[in-house]
Amino acid sequence: MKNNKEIVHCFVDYGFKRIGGKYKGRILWVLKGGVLRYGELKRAIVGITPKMLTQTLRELEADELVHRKVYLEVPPKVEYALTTTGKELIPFIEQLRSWAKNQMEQKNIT
Amino acid sequence: MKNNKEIVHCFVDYGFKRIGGKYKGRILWVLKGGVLRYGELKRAIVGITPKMLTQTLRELEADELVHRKVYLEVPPKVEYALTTTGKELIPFIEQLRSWAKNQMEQKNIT
DNA sequence: CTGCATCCGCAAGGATACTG
DNA sequence: CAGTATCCTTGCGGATGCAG
Repeated sequence: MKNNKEIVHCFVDYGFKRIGGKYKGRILWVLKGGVLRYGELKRAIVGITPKMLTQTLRELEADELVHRKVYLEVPPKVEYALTTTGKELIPFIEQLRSWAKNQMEQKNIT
Repeated sequence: MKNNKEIVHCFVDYGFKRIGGKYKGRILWVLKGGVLRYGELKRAIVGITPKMLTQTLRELEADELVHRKVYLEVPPKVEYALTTTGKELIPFIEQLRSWAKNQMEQKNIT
C-alpha cells in the first residue's frame, strides 16, 4: 500500500485524477464493450507494456472502477470488467471521444 | 515550436491529451465562469506556479481551447477566455465533476 | 497465461529569482 | 501586471528478464 499523499484541490481535480494517466481512459473505453481477459486487453491497448497494464488496472481497481475476477485454473485466467461506478464514466468518455473525433477531422489528422 | 511527436492511438487518446496534465481541467473549469485575467487565474488555481500557469495556458491556446487577448496598456493586461471549441468541453467537465463529487461524498473525503 | 522485479531515462512539474 | 529564466526533483512510463 503506497502512501496516498494525493492533494485534491477540487472535485474537477479529483475526477481527472481518476481517469488521468496515459492509459486509464483507453482501458475504460475498451472495457465498455464487455468483460475482457488480461491478454485481450493487452492486445486491445496497442503499445502498452505488461507492467503498465497491470499497474493501471490495479489503480482502476483501487478506485473501484474495474472489477478483477480470478479463475483458479491452469493456465491462469483473469477477467476484467467495469464496475457500476466505472460504467457511469463511459458516457463522459464517449462525449470526449466524439469531441476529439470532430477536432481531428477538422484538422485533417490521420 | 516544440516537436509534435505525439502519437495518438485513438480518438479517446487524443481527447485525453487535450485535457490531460495537472491543471488543464481546472483552468478550463474556472474559465467557464467568463473572461479572466492572468492574475485572477493565478488566484483561482490554488497552488499553481506562474511557470505552470503560463505553460498550460500556452498549450490550451495552441489547441485553440482558450483565447488570449492582450491589451497594450501600462500596466499590462491580458485576458483569457474559452473559445467555442473550448466551451464544447465544459459539459464533459461538468459531468465529471458531478461524478467526482458523488464519489468523494460516498468515501467521506474532505 | 498472467503477471512481478529491476533498472533506467526523460519529461512533467516545482522553487526561486528576475524582467519589461 | 504578466510573465521569463534557471535549476532541480519526482515519478511516469519503457525495456527486459523472471516466476507461478
